[in-house]
Amino acid sequence: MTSQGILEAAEDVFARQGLRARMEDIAATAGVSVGTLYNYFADREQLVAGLLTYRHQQLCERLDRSVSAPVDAPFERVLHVLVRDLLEHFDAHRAFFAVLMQGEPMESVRTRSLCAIQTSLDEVVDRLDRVLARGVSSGVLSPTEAPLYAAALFGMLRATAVRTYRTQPAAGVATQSESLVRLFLDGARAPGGAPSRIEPTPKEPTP
Amino acid sequence: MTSQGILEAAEDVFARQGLRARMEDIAATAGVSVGTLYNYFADREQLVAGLLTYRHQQLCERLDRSVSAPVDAPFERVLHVLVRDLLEHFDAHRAFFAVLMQGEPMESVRTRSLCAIQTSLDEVVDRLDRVLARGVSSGVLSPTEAPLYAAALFGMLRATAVRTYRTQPAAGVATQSESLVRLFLDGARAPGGAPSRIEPTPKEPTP
Amino acid sequence: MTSQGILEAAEDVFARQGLRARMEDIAATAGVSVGTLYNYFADREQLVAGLLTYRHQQLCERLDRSVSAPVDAPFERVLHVLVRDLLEHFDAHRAFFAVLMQGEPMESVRTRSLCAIQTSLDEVVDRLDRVLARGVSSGVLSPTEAPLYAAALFGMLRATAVRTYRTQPAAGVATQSESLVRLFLDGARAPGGAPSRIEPTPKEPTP
Amino acid sequence: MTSQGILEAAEDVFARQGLRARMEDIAATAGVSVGTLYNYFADREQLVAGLLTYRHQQLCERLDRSVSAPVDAPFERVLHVLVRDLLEHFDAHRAFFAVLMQGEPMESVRTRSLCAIQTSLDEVVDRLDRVLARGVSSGVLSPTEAPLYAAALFGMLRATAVRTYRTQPAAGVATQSESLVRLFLDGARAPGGAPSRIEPTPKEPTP
DNA sequence: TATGAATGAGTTTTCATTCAT
DNA sequence: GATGAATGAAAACTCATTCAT
Repeated sequence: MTSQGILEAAEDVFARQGLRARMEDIAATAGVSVGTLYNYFADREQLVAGLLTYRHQQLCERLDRSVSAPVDAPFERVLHVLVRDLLEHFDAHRAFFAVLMQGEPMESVRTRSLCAIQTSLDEVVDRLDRVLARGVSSGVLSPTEAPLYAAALFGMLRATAVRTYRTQPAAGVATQSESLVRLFLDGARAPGGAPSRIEPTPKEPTP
Repeated sequence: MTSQGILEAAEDVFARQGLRARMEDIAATAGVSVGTLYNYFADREQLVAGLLTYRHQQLCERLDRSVSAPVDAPFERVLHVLVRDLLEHFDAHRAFFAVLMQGEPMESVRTRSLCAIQTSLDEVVDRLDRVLARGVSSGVLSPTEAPLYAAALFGMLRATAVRTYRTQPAAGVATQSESLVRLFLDGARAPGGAPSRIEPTPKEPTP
Repeated sequence: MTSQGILEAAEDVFARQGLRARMEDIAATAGVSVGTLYNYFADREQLVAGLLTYRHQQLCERLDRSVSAPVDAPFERVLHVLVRDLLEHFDAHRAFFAVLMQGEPMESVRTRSLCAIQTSLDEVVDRLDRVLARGVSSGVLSPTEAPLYAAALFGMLRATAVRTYRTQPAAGVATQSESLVRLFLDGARAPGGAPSRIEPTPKEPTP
Repeated sequence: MTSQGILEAAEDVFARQGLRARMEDIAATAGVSVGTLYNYFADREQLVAGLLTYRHQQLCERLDRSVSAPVDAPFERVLHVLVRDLLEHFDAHRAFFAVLMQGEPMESVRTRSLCAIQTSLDEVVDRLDRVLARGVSSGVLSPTEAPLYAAALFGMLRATAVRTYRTQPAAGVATQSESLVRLFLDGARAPGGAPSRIEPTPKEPTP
């Protein structure tokens, strides 16, 4: 469908030129005329919003599939799959992902459509949150810092993905997935979960 | 100095309207005329770059002071201070920070000045990296995933700061600092460092 | 015939949106596709011209029928019928009539087709003129201001119709017809025609 | 002031090209750049509205001055002056007046500003109405058709002015003023006012 | 014959930048 | 230095018209 072709082209151009890319460039990339752009999207605002929604739905559908499939799968397995889904999505849309992930301010009228970005991010973090809550209730994760888990894990994934994108464009997603989950889990894991702990938190003398 | 007043105004406007904000709006917020803007900055490009440099220097100076002050301080203490510095800086410039942190694409001609953002982020991550390297060489941190540490920790801080900014605007920085360092350390800490580990990494059967 | 359906739709849309209405809106109102519009009218210009011609012919045929029917009818009766014809036509096409009556400028290239409007108006005024000339030659009307009569009467009818359209949408046409003819006749009537005059025109001392 | 210069230019261009004239043409005629147009008027809509308001105020101020000046002047004199004011205003803005007078439909969003036209016309007719009411209360005008007077007189003036504009561009306003007032007055004049009447209205047998 | 998606020239609108005061 | 009206190149957007189906 042309509408989808336009969105793919838009992502490509936005990724290369930023969200200010000219409508004409998007049209050219999509292989259509400017007029056609406006047949599908009322204005630039709608086009951006359309792209965000499109990508966001793809990701959420994928995450939901991964999470719900084996309902009784062990928490760690689900987490691994989820993280790989995220990293692979980031990887597939590396360049545009930078924009999607940016968390631009939304107060402004002209960037009103960018609220969609926050909503999108929030929904993804919420999905993480739901899975991590399972981990807490199943006793695998310590309940102590539970509210931080989702955002922190998401931040780790995102930052690592961005950095990798710039430093070693060809890095494998699977490897990273392993490392990041380990990094996260071994910190969040409950004392009695599996590994035993001695000195839980270093006392930092705040002045 | 007017120059600084302009930069502060620019941050304010950018935070509210995004980097596309009009020069006139910046001038109005700074309480000067557009002409004055151009007396201090050759063009919009220079103004943006000036702001980034300004904020970036403030942060780096602070980080450097924290890191270098007690040269022989124990690694964990230095890390704690560094993390608090970062969170406090994020907090002070919450809104604009979103833009600074965004990692917009830089290939574009018109966003050439935005390269400064990446450079800025990279320098901060590099400082984290240097401190964390100390942790590795002093035996506190496991060398296994060492290359990931800086980016992952930075990602955790950033994501948590953004989320907190939106969900609980009045949250204390100190508390978070504590939690995040613990979350990071207990995962990254070397097996023999302090807590002992049993099952290092779950084998995930990739299909 | 579709052609006529299109013209009726066009009148409707022009009446609501002005002559700048989009072809697509006309097509939608007519219940056909834009393509079909172009099967019947070479371009927008022809469509507008077609509508004007259509309505104008209807009016002129009606006027001619009224005027010529009883060739030897007394002048006043003919005038009454004529006026009622006009008011009823105005009434039937109230909204579009505003556009038809507007007398838009015609010098412009893009409004070339609007010349048709003036031509149309002129033809109607000419018909009035011919009937009023009969009144003059038959001695019922004073020859003094004869050249003004047609335009002035037409102006009275038009203005009153428009105003009534806005102020009392349900007003009866017949009543108005009576009143306007009386207002016109008693002023234009020759001194010896019927009512006698004393002070013909007040001397106004121009500075 | 530039703002006024723009309005004068706009009137000129609108008169020649219609309300769809390109902003660039208006700018060129005003001797400024397009940008300057937008410094004074937010968009085309505002420019049109601004011009209408501007001209309308000029006319109303003039009419008010004429009407109120000699408070106890005889009705007929006041009427004469008023009519001459109107015809002279029409004459001064002959071409654009066609647009001002047109009474375009106002339902449409895009012509929303044109409501101003109707308001403008209404205010002028209202002023006529107030003066004519004086004529009725002073016994000079017959009360019978009083509600029609203002609109009818205005219609006469307008139609005659337009027609004269096209047929004899150089016609004198003063002469017409005389004729039209006589045409109107001798019809509207009260039976006892001055001239006596015999046959008031011919009975027209409606079918 | 009807359709309606695609077209792109034509306009409107924006806004960084200049410069006379 | 500061000012802010003027500028005009660049971009956004519109819509009459075409033409393959």
